[in-house]
Amino acid sequence: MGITIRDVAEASGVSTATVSRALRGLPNVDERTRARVQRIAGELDYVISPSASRLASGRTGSIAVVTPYIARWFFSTVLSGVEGVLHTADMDLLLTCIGDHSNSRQRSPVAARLRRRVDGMLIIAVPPADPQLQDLIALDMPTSMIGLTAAGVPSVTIDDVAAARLATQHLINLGHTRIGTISGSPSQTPFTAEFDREAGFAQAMSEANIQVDPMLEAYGHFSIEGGEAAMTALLSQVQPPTAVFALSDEMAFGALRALRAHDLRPGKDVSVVGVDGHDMAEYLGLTTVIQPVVELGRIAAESLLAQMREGAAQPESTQVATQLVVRESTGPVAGHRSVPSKDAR
Amino acid sequence: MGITIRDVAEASGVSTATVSRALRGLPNVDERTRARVQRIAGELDYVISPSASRLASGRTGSIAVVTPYIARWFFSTVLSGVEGVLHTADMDLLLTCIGDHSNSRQRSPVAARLRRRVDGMLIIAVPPADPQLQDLIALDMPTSMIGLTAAGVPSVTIDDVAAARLATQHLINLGHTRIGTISGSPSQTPFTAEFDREAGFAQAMSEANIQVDPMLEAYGHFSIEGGEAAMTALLSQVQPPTAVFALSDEMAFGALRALRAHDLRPGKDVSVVGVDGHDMAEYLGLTTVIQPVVELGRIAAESLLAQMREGAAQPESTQVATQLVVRESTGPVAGHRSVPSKDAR
DNA sequence: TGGCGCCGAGGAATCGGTTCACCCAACGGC
DNA sequence: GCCGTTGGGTGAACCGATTCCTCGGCGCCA
Repeated sequence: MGITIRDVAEASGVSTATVSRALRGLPNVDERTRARVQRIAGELDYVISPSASRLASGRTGSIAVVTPYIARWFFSTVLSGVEGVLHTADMDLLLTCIGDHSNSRQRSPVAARLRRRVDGMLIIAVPPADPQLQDLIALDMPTSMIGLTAAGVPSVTIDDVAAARLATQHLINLGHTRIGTISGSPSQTPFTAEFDREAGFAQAMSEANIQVDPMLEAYGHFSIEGGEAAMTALLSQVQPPTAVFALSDEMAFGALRALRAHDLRPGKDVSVVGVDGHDMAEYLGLTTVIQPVVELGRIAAESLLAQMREGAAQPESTQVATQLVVRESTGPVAGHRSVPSKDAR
Repeated sequence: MGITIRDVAEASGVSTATVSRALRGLPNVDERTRARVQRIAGELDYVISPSASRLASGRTGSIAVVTPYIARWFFSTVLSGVEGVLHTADMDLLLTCIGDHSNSRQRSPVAARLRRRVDGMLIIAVPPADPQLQDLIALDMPTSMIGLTAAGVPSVTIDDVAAARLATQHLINLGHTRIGTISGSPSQTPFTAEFDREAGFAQAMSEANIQVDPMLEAYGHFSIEGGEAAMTALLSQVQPPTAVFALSDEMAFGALRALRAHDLRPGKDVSVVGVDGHDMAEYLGLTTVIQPVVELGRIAAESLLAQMREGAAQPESTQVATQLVVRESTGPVAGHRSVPSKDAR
């Protein structure tokens, strides 16, 4: 039904081989011939058949993006960065959501679906313990990971340890010593970020010689509701914290709501700091450590494309800088003269 | 390099034709033969080559999702619904972002990229005036639209007129008569929803015999900041509104912030109602008309798949019900006895 | 018993590019 | 004037399925 390369070849009086080379910009074609072929292909409204091209060349021209969530802020934002790069590079973007969070029906294993179907993979923040992750890595194709690291696989991340230290030190500089944390969950399969942020918190505390009170640790399951419940629990302590470090902005949002419910003023009665740089953080006046999320996706996509070009080159990983943004949700502990200079860096 | 259907055929002592039929569950294969072929294919770790299959069959097994934004709440949420269905149906999901909002570099026209590449399209809320939309429709392949209608193309939408009426009537029932609106922008290319929501507002007002004051119309460009600016402008009027209908939740969020900045209490001093059912609306206590966004995506995807199965069947469009959810951001106008029964429907 | 229909299966022609191996003519150097 | 090189180009063998057509054999009905 469609126009084929043979039609173009006949119409331009050359062989299909020449048409193929002419249209793809390969050398060994006279520029006049190339121009003619291009013109005729345009006139005929010829569109190359991707299937045929893929079959013959062995390249698919597509990249799979594997992610545990689509609608969550971090993931969709990374995805938009990825899409921009792949679109510009004329690569197809195959979106695949991994994970059991789906419908009752068991999802088909993602790795099997990807074989022979894409030239490379971008994996966004899949929990390292996810059994599917091993299968994906075992596919052994060009891969780049975002917010997740694995031996031998290039990745783009922020320094979560440093980010958490930044946030914690900010609270410490404000004079807080009874600092609570809202982390994910002790049981659930965690993201890499979770480990590192906890570690960063612990580091900052120990550097400041502040004892971490295990009573001040609560679990927010990385959701707003979870964060709210965790904060509520912390407030019910005999000696509640004067400041709270939430491992994610969304949990921090929940914490803020819990404060409002208890008629406590964020930044005055209790300080709250998050990590992420969520869209709504500015709106809610949340002090947080921001990361360039779109950029994360962009860099990872570029790195993947480079990797595919160079062949088996350097599995180079990138760490992107973060930045503390101070807003109204944090303030000096009652009776403390703050030392803002130490944050300004 | 890989295992081909021929290897499987030889190993099982049948022809490639039989292997093909056996593996795809087609009839005319003895069940014992089928079992043997399946077993051997498994042992050989055989994976069908999609390119070859597509070339031979003419079907690509993939669906393009075309959207103007990826990271925005509505779009990513629809997308997640779509993904679930397509994943279950074993279809590849090709994600394509349309639109000039991208990098400086001009994006390649989307329609051209899709030809011969997918079996169907899902188009999410592209502004009807977008020039690319015509090209997409001209591709004349199975298509289903979400939050957008076009002649002859099946679509899934909410009744935006009704939704806006619902929101407006709620304010009217609470006794408000000086009701402001925050809509998109008079100049920019609008979404379909924008027209309809404005119309719904006007209907509700005229039914209640309330004069619409053109001074109480402000533009929020469908963003939080825009909504905030719009609300600020409304508050600076000589006689400010006692209630405001925002055409989207995000603009309503901005409005709430403007109220806080002016030390006005939402639901007490000024009522604010939105439309959308944004994730954060509950968190912020925003009264709004919610729509089942994931469901929108799911239905559209199912409808597209059905359309592709049945061939050129009925271009059937669906309208999904919405629901008013009353929260703290709306309340009776000062000195009014509310009539809540009229909302309960 | 002859014939019809159906089931299971095989042969081979596609599908539409890509690319390897080769070829020819022109050109430049010695 | 001869030979080697190079730029432009051709022919045809793939790539790996799908599917149409054909065919033998078996059961069933008349």
